Amino acid sequence: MESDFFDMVFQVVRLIPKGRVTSYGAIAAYLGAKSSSRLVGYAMNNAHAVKPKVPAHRVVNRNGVLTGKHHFGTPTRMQELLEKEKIKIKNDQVVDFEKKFWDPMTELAL
DNA sequence: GTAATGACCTTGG
DNA sequence: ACCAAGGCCATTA
Repeated sequence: MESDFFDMVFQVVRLIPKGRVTSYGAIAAYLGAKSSSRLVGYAMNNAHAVKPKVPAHRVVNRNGVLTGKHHFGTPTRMQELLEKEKIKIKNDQVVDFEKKFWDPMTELAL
């Protein structure tokens, strides 16, 4: 019953390589709905409700801040997962975010 | 059907 | 440079 937008977001997020992160705006822009950046975050709300599960922990805001870490059940779950991906987190913020940033538009180059 | 909310981003003061 | 407000689209109440 999920809208196509949700599915598209899940697809892109699932394509995020290990040890990489992206932003909601980037996904929204890739889908051609840069104005609907909020919907991307909203879609992540259902990320745990779809199959297979979507690595929403690899998705952060434009500042590289783990804004949705509170939605993982535990406020430290997202950071733990990111650290597992060799991604360093400093003050709820991704270190070298620009280097770890994975842009679907550039990588997938649709 | 109307109103409010949201894991955001952009622009104005 | 910093702080505040608006916009955008879908879901939920």
